[in-house]
Amino acid sequence: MPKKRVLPYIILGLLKNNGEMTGAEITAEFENEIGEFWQTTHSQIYPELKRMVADEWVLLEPDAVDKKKKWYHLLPSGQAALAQWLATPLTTTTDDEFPLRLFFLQHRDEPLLQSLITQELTLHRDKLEHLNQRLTTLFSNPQTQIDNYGHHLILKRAIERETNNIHWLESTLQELQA
Amino acid sequence: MPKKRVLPYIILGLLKNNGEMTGAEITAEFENEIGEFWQTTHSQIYPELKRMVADEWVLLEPDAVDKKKKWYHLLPSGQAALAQWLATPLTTTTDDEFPLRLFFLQHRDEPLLQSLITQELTLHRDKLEHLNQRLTTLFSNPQTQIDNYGHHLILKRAIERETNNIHWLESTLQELQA
DNA sequence: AGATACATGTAACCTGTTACATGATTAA
DNA sequence: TTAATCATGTAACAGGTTACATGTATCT
Repeated sequence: MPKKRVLPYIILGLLKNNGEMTGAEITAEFENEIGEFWQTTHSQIYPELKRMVADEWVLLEPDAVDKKKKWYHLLPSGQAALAQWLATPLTTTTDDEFPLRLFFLQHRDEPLLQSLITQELTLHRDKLEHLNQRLTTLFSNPQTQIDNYGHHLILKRAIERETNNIHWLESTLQELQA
Repeated sequence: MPKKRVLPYIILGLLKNNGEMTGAEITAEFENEIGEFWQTTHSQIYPELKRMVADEWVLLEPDAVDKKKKWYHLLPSGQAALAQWLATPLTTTTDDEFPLRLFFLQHRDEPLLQSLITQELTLHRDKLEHLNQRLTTLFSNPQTQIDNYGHHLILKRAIERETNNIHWLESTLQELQA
């Protein structure tokens, strides 16, 4: 699966939330909040910021007193890019984008919130169905379960995980609509 | 996090389970069983097999009739390498190795099975504790929950996921010891 | 003034993906 | 006997990690 670039959007999201930030501040975020579901280092962030300046997604403004600091501000086209990313439909191959996107939806009344969860719900329902199908395909014969004990375990685990996931998404969605 | 190389061990595991295989057969496995939790293509597999031949982990034997087919057999040092990999302690940074290793433990009475699950259990208990700590650190103030709705959601989700995971691991372990 | 830490930047490397390419076998 | 497919192999590329490097500010 071709890993989609999300780093620029994370940076955009951070800038939106915080107004203005330096590269070091952005880097620090990946050791705190965001670090839970996405990792990177300054070696990626600085070149990325450079690109984003070139694309006019962000504005660079040197610090007035500290010559080594550089402040980055969100520009309108950057804001637009972020909005577009958040509105892009989720696909199975972008599993780990879900928590990231949620992270940048700060308020309960964000219109995208409900649609995001609905999309994720569909994906996981499909996955669960697929897993159940594999279970019957591979392990309807009880002897196979014994001869491939580990494999059977993982499959059962995956099914339970998806079930739990779906349950949570459903109740969250319900709570959201209340 | 530096991604650990696991492809050679997957290949070793496949060869152990199936006796002898061609590169194409190995490739095919990544579209079926193994594809559920690990992806790759022939472009990685063929060079890897070459390396493994050089390391004397596997033996190459051309097909007697079909000149384009090449059969690979497990050699003792390959078997040893596989055993060593399976015995290596799990770490937090090797999350997705757990299902892979389970996959190659074919029988309920594999001595490594119980220790593997115990290790995974410890890791997830630690993670759950960490997540709970973050929850209190970040969201003890109710207003923060409202101002960072998405973030709060993910964190709650992660906690539920880990709780479910731990529960499954515990009951599996119990079933195993019965 | 010298040492340490801060903020930024770049280079080398490693892994995995996509695309390209070739000889052997099978099908039309 | 040409076309399509199979089995293997390599090259080009993209992403991210580690390591290296430089100027600035702070601390003692």
